[in-house]
Amino acid sequence: MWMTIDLNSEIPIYSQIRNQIIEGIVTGSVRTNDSLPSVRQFAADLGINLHTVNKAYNLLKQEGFVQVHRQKGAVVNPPDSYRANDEYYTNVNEALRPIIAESLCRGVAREDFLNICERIYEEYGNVKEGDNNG
Amino acid sequence: MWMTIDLNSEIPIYSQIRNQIIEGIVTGSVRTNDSLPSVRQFAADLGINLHTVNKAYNLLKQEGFVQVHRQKGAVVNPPDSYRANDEYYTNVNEALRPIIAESLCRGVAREDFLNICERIYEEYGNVKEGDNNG
DNA sequence: TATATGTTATATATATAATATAACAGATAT
DNA sequence: ATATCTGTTATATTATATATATAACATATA
Repeated sequence: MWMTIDLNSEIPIYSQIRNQIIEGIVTGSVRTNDSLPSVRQFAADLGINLHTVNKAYNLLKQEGFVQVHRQKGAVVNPPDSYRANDEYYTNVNEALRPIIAESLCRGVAREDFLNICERIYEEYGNVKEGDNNG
Repeated sequence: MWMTIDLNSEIPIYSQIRNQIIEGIVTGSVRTNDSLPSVRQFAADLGINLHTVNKAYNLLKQEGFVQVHRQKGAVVNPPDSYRANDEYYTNVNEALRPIIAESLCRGVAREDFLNICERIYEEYGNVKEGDNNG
């Protein structure tokens, strides 16, 4: 299984799991209708508690990325289930504002900042809209 | 005093203070050599504890934005004291990666994302590098 | 000398994060 | 039928982060 957990990170373990599953959807290693490992199996593989995995799965469920069935486990939804909406755009803005303010404060030119973003976009393979999985 | 604190936010109060002071440097309402309010005065104004303000000030100190004198309080450093360095660029990348991955996953096109960033940059007044204060 | 500053030290309360066990309910394979 | 695997729920415990409450200390200044 891909996925590496940093126990010393300030990012909670369940957030690390969530983020890496979303990364998996982007890069194509996780596809629509894929079943994620069971909470017990995944927890054992990572050497952590099943409740931590469960928390990550329920977060992904709440955000529309997966559906949790009692028997099939967590199944990845089709892209239409988690398309960006107004709420998400609001969240992105609120997340970016302090980052950009600090960059501006530290003398990072607009062009440089946009280049950083573009580099990350390319790192994820220049996936086209609606073409990231399915 | 500008600065509004949202006690119900999931963002810690000391982070809100830190972020808004950095915003103040960007917009020009806080300038080099300005003294920030004393921890007791600021805490009283905001209706919070002085230790919460002190934590924000020490964070800003650790990040190079201010110098804390025993008597003068927290004084804003000149821009050269907090210019972006390699460590900061690493931090920005780590902060942006999960945001961009999720945007990509949710079908936000690269152009749209960059437009959001540009809009925020313009919101802060298109300050030129090295010209944001001083 | 009084006052204001940041600093340090305790103590407490609350919330979050993570773990540890245990049991429950439902589907599936043997 | 029975064993096994699923997510789920329930309790309890530990550790850490956040925020507050008091108090005292050291130092510069009016």
